[in-house]
Amino acid sequence: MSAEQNDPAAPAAPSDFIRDIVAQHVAERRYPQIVTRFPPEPNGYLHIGHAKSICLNFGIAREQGGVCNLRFDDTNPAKEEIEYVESITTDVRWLIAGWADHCLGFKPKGAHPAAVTSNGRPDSYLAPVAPGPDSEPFFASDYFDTLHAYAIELIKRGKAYVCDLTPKETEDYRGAPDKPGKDSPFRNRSVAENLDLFQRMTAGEFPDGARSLRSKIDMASPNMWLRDPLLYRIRHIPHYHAGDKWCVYPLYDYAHCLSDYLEGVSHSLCSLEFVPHRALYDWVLESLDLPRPLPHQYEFAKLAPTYTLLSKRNILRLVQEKVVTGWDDPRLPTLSGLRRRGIPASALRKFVTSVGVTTFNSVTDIAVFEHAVREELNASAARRLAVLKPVKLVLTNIPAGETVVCTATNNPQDENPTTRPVALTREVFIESEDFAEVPPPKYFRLKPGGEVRLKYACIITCDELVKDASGALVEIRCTAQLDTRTGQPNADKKVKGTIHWVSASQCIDAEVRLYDRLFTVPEPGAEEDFMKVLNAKSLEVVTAKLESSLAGATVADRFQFERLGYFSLDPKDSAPGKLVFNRTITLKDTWSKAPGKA
RNA sequence: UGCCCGAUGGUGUAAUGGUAGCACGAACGACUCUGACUCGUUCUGUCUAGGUUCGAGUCCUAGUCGGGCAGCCA
Repeated sequence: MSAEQNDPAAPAAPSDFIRDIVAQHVAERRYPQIVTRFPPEPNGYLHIGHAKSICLNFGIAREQGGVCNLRFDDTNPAKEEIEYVESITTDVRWLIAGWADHCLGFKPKGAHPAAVTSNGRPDSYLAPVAPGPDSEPFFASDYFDTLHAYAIELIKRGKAYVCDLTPKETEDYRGAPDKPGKDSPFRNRSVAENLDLFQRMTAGEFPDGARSLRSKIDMASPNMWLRDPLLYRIRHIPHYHAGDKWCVYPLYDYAHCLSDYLEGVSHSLCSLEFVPHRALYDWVLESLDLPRPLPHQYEFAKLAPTYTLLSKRNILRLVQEKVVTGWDDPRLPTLSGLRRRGIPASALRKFVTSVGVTTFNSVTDIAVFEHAVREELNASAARRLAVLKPVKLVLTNIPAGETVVCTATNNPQDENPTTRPVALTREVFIESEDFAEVPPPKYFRLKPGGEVRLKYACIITCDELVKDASGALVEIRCTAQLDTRTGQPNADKKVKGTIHWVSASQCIDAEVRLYDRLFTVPEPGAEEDFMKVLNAKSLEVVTAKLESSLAGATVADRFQFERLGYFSLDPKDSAPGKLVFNRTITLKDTWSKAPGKA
């Protein structure tokens, strides 16, 4: 039992098949410590799918008093860039902040594991440390020396050989899923020759693709990944992190399991497409005869929310073709986009945890995500009055220049809600949607001759409409029933509708960006071309009228604009004196879906 | 025509041989100075066929359907 489970105030720890396995291993004391890892390749931005993996790995570390290493799986110098390690580190730290920071495994800056000992743990077996000025994330590329030494050990054991087949020939020799492959003609080279050739590969004697280091397993295996998969390839390009020391680079299947081992990882969690690789993961570790306990790989299904596209390739296309403004566009499911949009990390965590961990490829209704966001924000966001699409309303019985001070509640969900003053004046703005000259059935809002309450102020009666020459509405003239204000004799008078408003003379302007889903179909990825199902109205920009207290808003603030939704300042485009708000999400709206509504 | 994995309401997930439950969603209703929140009611499910068993969502067999595997990507 973890401390968390003993704390009645903590939410019940989720359980799933992986956590069950981990719990069993903890009970058996199979590992000295539970160590997981989150191993992105720094070749793109993190998205909500990664959030599931992050929360699973850090969640387990957290529940078991272990650690989760952030490790960059950077074994392919052609694709990786420093820019991505920075964004990924930022995103991870944001997502786990206040929840699992204490589990984040970094390593001492510059630390590398020592060269292999043939049957023992490396001398500097890496123990994670807390993030700080003298620490940094883990990098698979820091293990290149060690990995290279292990490769030599594999050659000595007769389990790896240098192959001269071209990439095309290698493919042909591999056979097909239903056809066995053929042994490479270079498969039976002597250990001495393999050692010599591998040394010369490493020294840069051969061009890219001329030779490779291959495992010697079984070219007839029904598992394609066991048909002598490559361990090393030649690439004469520098590495963003390892520099220009190398021209041979290890492949994922070889590097990953050993990186896990070197870091003392106990449970290596990945997605379902790696199931066929598991046998290879084990083969490498066992072929080296490394001391137990060895890390093991477990696979789970990726997250696939409706109305969103998750693959890096597809998101890249949206960025390149300028459908969105960048990787951090608030409409994108990237962590940087979601953060910019105002989604709280806690809501994201709640969502990715609530979908569970299974081996079934499921599709998750985006409504589950939206529900998690609303639930979080409903509890924490300060309420404010804002009018997105204003129409002028004149309260004819309030003299110009007079201010009626009203009291508004900041958050009715608080145990002891605080209040703030808001100014009611002769001229106010109301939402154009809140007035209908010809109302649909069951319309509770303002209509000619009707009554409605101005939230926190008073009930008003609609007396008269003023239109311009073209017939367009210019202003609505009403009478304020001032004795229906809070504290006044008729405060308890009931009307069916309550609408939001702001004083026309005491409000501020702001740009407000209204986001909607990017696609019009639930599974854009299943479409022949997702560009054809783009939602043309995924972004609408309006100049809104806000209550003046919003002038002091900061990027960290989360607001509910009453009856509209949750909003926060755009961290990128807002500046002092220039407010730009993003709509994080609308309020749930059962009215707009009402049948019979015009 | 090979191998591996999977299948529980519209969606996601739980039940570890013993009452199919929870959440999202939807519908209706109550409440309401947010058509929000909250509360109440309702809705829909074990892929098929055999077998084992007192008893099967769970175990076995076969089938159906879906996913994955032939990068010198991760």
